[in-house]
Amino acid sequence: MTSATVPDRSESRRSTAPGSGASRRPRARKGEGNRLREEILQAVAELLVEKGNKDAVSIRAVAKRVGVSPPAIYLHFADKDELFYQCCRGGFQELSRRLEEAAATAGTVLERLEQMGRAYIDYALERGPQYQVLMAGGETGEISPELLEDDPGLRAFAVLVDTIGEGIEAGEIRTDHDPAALAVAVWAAVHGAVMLLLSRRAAEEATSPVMPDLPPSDATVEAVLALVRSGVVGGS
Amino acid sequence: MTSATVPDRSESRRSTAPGSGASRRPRARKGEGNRLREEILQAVAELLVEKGNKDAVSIRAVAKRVGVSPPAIYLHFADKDELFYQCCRGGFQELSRRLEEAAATAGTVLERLEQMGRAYIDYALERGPQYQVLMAGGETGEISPELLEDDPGLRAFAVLVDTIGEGIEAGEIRTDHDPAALAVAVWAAVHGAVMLLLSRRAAEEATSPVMPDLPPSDATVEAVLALVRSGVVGGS
DNA sequence: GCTGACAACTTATCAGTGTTCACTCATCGT
DNA sequence: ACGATGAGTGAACACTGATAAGTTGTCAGC
Repeated sequence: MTSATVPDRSESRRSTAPGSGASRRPRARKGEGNRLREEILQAVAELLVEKGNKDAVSIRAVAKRVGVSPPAIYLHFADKDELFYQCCRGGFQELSRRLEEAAATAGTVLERLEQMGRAYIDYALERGPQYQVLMAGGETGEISPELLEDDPGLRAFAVLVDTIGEGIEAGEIRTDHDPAALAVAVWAAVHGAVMLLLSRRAAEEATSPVMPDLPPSDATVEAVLALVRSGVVGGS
Repeated sequence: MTSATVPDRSESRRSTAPGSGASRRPRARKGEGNRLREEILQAVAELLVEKGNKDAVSIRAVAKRVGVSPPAIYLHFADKDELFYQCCRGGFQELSRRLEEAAATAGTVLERLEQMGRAYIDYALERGPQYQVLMAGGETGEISPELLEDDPGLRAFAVLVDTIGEGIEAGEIRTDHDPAALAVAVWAAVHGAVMLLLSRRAAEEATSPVMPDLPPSDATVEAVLALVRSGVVGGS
């Protein structure tokens, strides 16, 4: 091959992917190798939303959308796990920001906690697939430690612990549990709600009546927040 | 491969799996085809525990362990999803049983709820990978509806809703939320705790310090149960 | 303008995956 | 003894993530 192909830039290099994918992307200039990196992350984010599942997004599909060959991706990311982690991590800095913002509002500690809970749930439901990738169990364990060192999720968790500690000092929150343990409990409740709601959404999109008799999302969210609110106060 | 190896029939009746796997399983008698089905499910359960992750267990590995060729599995299960679902579903009937048992003990509704919560968490942590497979988001949505109709998880959820309704009638539980919504909230809290603890365990097994400053599992479990206990009572 | 070095890729390929089709073989009722 | 049938096998397909080696465009220095 490459036999008689005159390097006619103007039109011989038409769509490498006729159907849907992008045509061949022009090569980056010498210092601008990192631009491809950003385009890859963008494509991953799009495909993740479209397919809804990390495993349904192949490296090849990403490469095709960007208009590049699959190995080019490995010039910027060590493997698929790191690629997806980086993609979702970027989005999660926004969540961390929103949580810190909610934690810094005026009002009682309980009110601030509720704001944080709402912000968390809203954001996680908004970016469902990304959220699931970042929280996806053991797979996160494969990421190199220095990447996780400044994980936005951990920063956000620290804010939660601090807020709860503040509430304990202010006498708004029960004192029979460690602030960190209470923070994990709160996180677990909110996280669990998000996971269940995302599961349900996925099931509905598959037109399969998996969870038949559940209340609507809003009622679930309100119930979880009410549970947390009363739960952190204690004094049954 | 493609090394043009002569198919040496002369001693071809050697063990197909020399290293670790089982050797070739003797063929079942004519009416006993279902015995293979049970052996497959057993092998899947074992491999799931060993590998810790559904995606790390291949059909070929299952077949090798059973001592059978990969296509034989498709005589008993439609695809990989159904195979794993059936495997985990079997284990989950035990959970459902334990929950119903806990719901039927003597004591106040709150005490019974706590027993149920403990039984749920214990069981989920005991069979971590199975639990995750069954709860694994959108993938469950691909299972045929009639399978899910008598999902043990749904039966268990109904028990939870009933118990909470009972508590509302007895005046032990807050009345400002729907019993089903409250049940989802309780479920979410416990489910979230399990997921976080399983994530942490997986991270530790990978010798990667993912979640550095978290309290130990016991404290987390107690905090979540306390949160739920106070949370369902309400009256902050 | 030329040239060599190097960044930015591509082509070809590997090993492994879920899954299917066509086929064999042992067992059973007759 | 024999044909039907249940219980499986072998080879192959269309994918996947990943790698090694080659190519090509671009830039600095002469």
